[in-house]
This record gives sequence, C-alpha cells and structure tokens, in this order.
Amino acid sequence: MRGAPAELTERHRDVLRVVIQDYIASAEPVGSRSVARKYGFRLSPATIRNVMADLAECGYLAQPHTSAGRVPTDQGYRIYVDSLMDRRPLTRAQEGMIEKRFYHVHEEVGDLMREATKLLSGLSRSVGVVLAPRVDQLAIRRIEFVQQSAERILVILVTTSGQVHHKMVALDEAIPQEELNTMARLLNAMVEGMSLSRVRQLLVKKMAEEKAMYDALLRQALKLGQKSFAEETEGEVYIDGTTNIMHEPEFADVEKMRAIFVAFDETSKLVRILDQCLGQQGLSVIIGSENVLREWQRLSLVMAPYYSGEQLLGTLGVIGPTRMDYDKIVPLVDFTARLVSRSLTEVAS
Amino acid sequence: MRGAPAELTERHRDVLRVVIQDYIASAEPVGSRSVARKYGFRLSPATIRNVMADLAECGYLAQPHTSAGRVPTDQGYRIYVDSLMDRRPLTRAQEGMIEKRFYHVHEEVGDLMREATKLLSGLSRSVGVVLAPRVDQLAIRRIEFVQQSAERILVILVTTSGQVHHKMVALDEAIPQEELNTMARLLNAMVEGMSLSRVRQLLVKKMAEEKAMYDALLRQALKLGQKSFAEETEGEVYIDGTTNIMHEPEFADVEKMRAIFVAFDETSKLVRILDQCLGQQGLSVIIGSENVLREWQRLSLVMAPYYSGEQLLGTLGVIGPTRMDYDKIVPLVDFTARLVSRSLTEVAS
DNA sequence: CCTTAGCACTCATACGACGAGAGTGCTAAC
DNA sequence: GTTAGCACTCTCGTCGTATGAGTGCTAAGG
Repeated sequence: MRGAPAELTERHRDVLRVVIQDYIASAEPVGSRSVARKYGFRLSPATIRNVMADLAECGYLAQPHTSAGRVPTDQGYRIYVDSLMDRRPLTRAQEGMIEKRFYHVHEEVGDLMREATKLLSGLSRSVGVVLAPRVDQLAIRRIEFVQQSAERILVILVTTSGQVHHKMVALDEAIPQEELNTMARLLNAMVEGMSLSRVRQLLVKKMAEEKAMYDALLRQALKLGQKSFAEETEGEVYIDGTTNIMHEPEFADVEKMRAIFVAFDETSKLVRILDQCLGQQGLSVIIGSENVLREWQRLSLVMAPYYSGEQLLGTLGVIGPTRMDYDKIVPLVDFTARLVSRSLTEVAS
Repeated sequence: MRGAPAELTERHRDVLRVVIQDYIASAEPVGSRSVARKYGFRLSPATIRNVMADLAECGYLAQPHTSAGRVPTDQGYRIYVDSLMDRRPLTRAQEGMIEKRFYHVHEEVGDLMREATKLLSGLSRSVGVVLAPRVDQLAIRRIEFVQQSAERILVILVTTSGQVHHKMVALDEAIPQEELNTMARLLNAMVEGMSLSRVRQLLVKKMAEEKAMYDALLRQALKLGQKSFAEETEGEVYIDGTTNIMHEPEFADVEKMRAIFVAFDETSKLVRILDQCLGQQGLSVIIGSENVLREWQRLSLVMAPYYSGEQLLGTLGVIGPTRMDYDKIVPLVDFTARLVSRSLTEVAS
C-alpha cells in the first residue's frame, strides 16, 4: 500500500473523517495521538500514523510543517462532503423556530430574502447570502410611467411576487403624463403575467407587425416599452453576517481579512460566482481552491437553489472558511431553500 | 504656568498643533525632539518638553506610557478642529474631478447618494456615509396602488426627486384593481407636490369634512391613503469604504475591528447618530468619546447637511479613526455637501 | 503481513536575558 | 525664560535555550 496508494480502504476513510471533523472543531492540526483516542484506542498512534501518511501522499491531508499534525486539503474536504460526511440534521425545535420566522414575512419578497439571509448567517455563525431572482425571469404584474422631467420618465415595474423595480428612461421628445398613462394601460394589457424576457420578444414581434399600421400612440408605447425592458438586469445579492467570520482563526491576519471583505464588497463578482451555482442541480458545495477567483480561495460556499413552483428563481446559502461545519450547514441550507421555495410558491399562487 | 495652567499661550497652541499634525501623519507618539525639528530648531527639545508637560496637564495630550512621546486626547483634537486646524482646501483639479463625477448622476437620487458615498470614501480613504432624505420630508409626485392579492395591495410612492418607495398594505375587504385606479387618481390630484407629512395632516382634515358626505369611494380612498402614509419612515443610510479603515494601525487588533464593523452593520444606531448631526447648523465634527455609544468612541465623524433649495434633506460625511486627517477631510465634506445640494436643487426645479 | 513499541529527530512556541533606542523629568547653569 | 546635561524608564527586537508535540523509521511481536 505504500509507494502508490491505489485505493482508500475503509480504515483510510474512517481516519480521514475523524481528522477532518477534529480539525473543523478545533482549527488545529490534528496528530495521530488524538485520532487514536477518538478511535477508542483500538489502534495505536503508530498505525494511525501510517494511515495518515498514506492520506497525505494521496493529497487529502497536508502538514503545515514537519512534525506538526495533519490538516485537510481542499481535496480532502471534497471527499468528505461527497462521501464521508455525517449530516447532522436540524432538530424539530430548530425547524419549528425557522418556520416561525418565515411565517411573518409573506409581505414582500425583499423582506423574505433579508430574513433568509439573517437566518442563514445567524444559525451558521458564518456569512449568509441570497441571490435574489433576476427581474428578467419574474412575471410582470404591472408597468407604470411617471414623468420626471421633460425628457425623462421613471419606469416602475411590479412583479407578481411583489418586487418593485424602477429605472429612468430618457426620451427623444416630451410626452405628457396623460399620454403616458394611456401607453401604460396599453402595455399592461399586453404584458401582464409574462416574464420580462418574454415581453422583450413579444415587443419586437409587435413592433414589426405594427409597422404597417397607423396607430401612432401604440407605436410610441411599444417603443417606450422596449426602452424600459431593454437592459439585462443583474441579480441582486443580499448578504449578512460578514462580521461572524472575523472570529475564525484563519483570518486573524488583518491583511487576509481585508482581502475577504473587499471580496464581499465586490458584489458583481459575487453574483458571477453564485450564478455558477444556479446552473447546478440541487445543493452544491464549492470548496476553497475550486473557486476560480483568487480572493475566494480560502472560502467555501454551500448553496442551494430555490424555486417558485417549478421555476428556478435564485440560489441561497452560506459562505465560510473552508474549515466550516459542513455537517451542520448543509442540512441548514437545504432546509432553508425548501422553506423559501414554499413561501414563494404560496405567494405566486 | 505650572501647577494650574490657566490659559494657553500662543506657543502652547503652536506646539499642540504640531504634535497633532505629526501624530495624524505618523500614527506614532511624537516626542519633543521631532517637534523641535519641525519648529526649525528655534527652541530646544527641553523647552518643548515643558510646554508639552503643560498641555498634558490640561488634558490635551497624553502619554501611552512613561517615556513615550505624546498622543493627542479627544479634547486635544477638539481644540484642534475648533481653532488650530489649517484647512487644506481641495485643488482646482480635484474639484473639477468631483464635479465631473456628479455630472452624470442626475438620473436618480439613489445613484446620486451612492456616488457621493463612494466619492467621500475614495478621497478620504476612510468610510463615506450619506443619510438619505426621509421620505416624510419629500414632495410626492405620484401614488399608485397595485393589487397583490385579495387583501393585500402594494402602495408605490414616487417623490419629485425621483425616489421610489413601496410598501404592502393589508385591507379589510377586497377592492378591485379598477377601483384602486380611481382611488389613486383621486389621491394624486389631491397630494401632488405636497410632503408626506403635510399629506398626513391633509388627509385627517379631509376625512373629517367628508364624514358627512356620501361619496363612498372618496371615503375609502382617503382611508387607504391614511394607511399608506401612516408609518414614520426611518432614514436610509448609504455607506462605503468600510474596508479602508482596516489599514489603520489603531484597528490592527481584530477584536477592536470586529466591534467597529458590528457598529457599521447596525444601521439603526448609525441613523440615530447621524440624526444628531442633522440638528446642527452647518458642518459638524464629532470626536471619539463625544459619541455616546461605546462602539463609536474610537471613531470621529465629519458631517455636513445637504439641502434641496432651502429645505434640509439629510447629512453626509466621513467616518474615520479619531486620528483622521481633519485638514483634508473637512473641506472635502464641505465641498461634497455643497455639490450634492446643488444637484438636488437643480432636479427639484 | 499487519501492528506496535521505542527512539531519534524536527519544528514551533514560550520564556528570559540583554542591549539599543527613544523619550522623559529634573537640576543647574546661562 | 531657556537650555544643556544626565539619570532614569520603558518598549521593542534579538538571541539562545528549554519544552513539548508530533513525526518517521526500525525492529520486535502477534
């Protein structure tokens, strides 16, 4: 078995599990001695040492320096979450508590997102994040135009889920508020219940059809509609509990911590990372160096998508040091995603 | 002059100024030697020592330990900003750059606030904050009702300055969207251009008048209006550049830094502090322990109010360590407040 | 062949001593 | 009032040493 460790025996897996769990709990390199102890002394430290040497050779463990204990590598964590982990499900009491907290926030989607973020960060003692639904994908309930100045109007979009978005649109020529109202009425009748991206297609089609026709107002309305819906919107990110990770010993160095906080501030990059998780089916875990961006290589993400009915809306989860308590956090994220989905599904129906 | 230092001579003031400026630049206790040097050697270190001893006795300087140099106390900073400071005005180039950055953000008030925050934090290398106008004080341009479910409607308010606010309102009985539109029209005609707080008064008055009358729809509209405008809104805070202060040597200790960041996260407390500045006439500086809240005692604020025309809207400024570069930051905040006021005044007209 | 005891070896860490350097306060002379 | 001189204090960095945890290897035992 030396030289070229072909495959992991059951014992290797057991030891790896113990080492990782111990390291997650203590944040300190773990030695053969303490593994033997956790093992009930059925094996001697010397034996464990041999096993650990194998694991180190496979790249699942590393030692900070000769004669320190072993520390899991990102690869080690990967195996752990894929096949070694003991998921520690939420207690009934915790689940009840969470459900209660969601019970009161049917009001507005924004509140729901904020509540979910707080909940995730609070229970994980790490950073909670929610990638909010992109407006593109949501069904429109209403569009409204408000004249702001001669050549500027404020466009307000309301989604069926109760989100409100607004943007300014510049005009070539002034349009009186009265006319704007009529145009809004026309468009509302046309787009209610459709998603933004579908609306975009529809407008292009209608424009073509209408070209021949002679209803100037409708033409103008379509044109304004196109302007309003033009931009691809970027997902909004809710984030909470960043101060939690300051406690983690791995960020005791101020410079490292600063790097992390700068990373959290750059929401656009964060969005891109979270967008990746959207592509995945079900819960996904990204561990340290699996992340492309340098600033994120010391962090892990546990993310799960959430839905309204069948429709994928966004993703939510927890960001923490690679040495995070996956056993606890994976079930937490899973449960939270389910609950958010349920809330959103109820609102939509 | 020993024993009971009655009043500060010109020399005392000069020395105090030099010590504070040196400490702000170096973050290190300053000794008599270096003060003498900055003085052009017109006085010997020994003389300076006597002066500094007086200043220490008055409570303007302190020493971290015997045989270290002197460090300004909060009281020392207070005297400094009140009467010793050499304001270092912005250069023409800087002013031009700032004006340029504001030129493009007429679009939306939110953008303007965000831009101002970024600008303040960027140029000060500290934390920039803007306390946004409370909706109460802004003039309403438009109100809109969107039915969200049977007993819930979404109320959307647009201010003349282009801010959009929304909230959910629960109803006792369902009202069809058609009727909601009519009600919105009635209310719009009534409230356009008034501030929220004035609208509140108006509605109470109208309600009383209308009691006798028989227009059920109008009655209902007024009631709904009251619900919509009921709550006192809390000011929103924009904040940027929190990562800047991580560099400051006074926060090298992780625990202190965490305390600061927790403080920044508690926006409600922040709002209360900023509200205090609103009461002040003109630019105000709050130094360290002058702050009531424990978490804030290591920080200073330089804040200035901004207006739309004559009307006081909010306050903006910079938060940094007590050892911040007041010479530079005071003019910066002052200028930014002026510019924001100008932008807002233009939009309103 | 796997397991284990024993042992030499390697580092990180804590501790104390030591010296250098910066700065003070005081005293006495100018 | 100002200044030179001096003794004193205190921090900080360095260095050597002791300590202890943990390893890898070897050889003996099941």
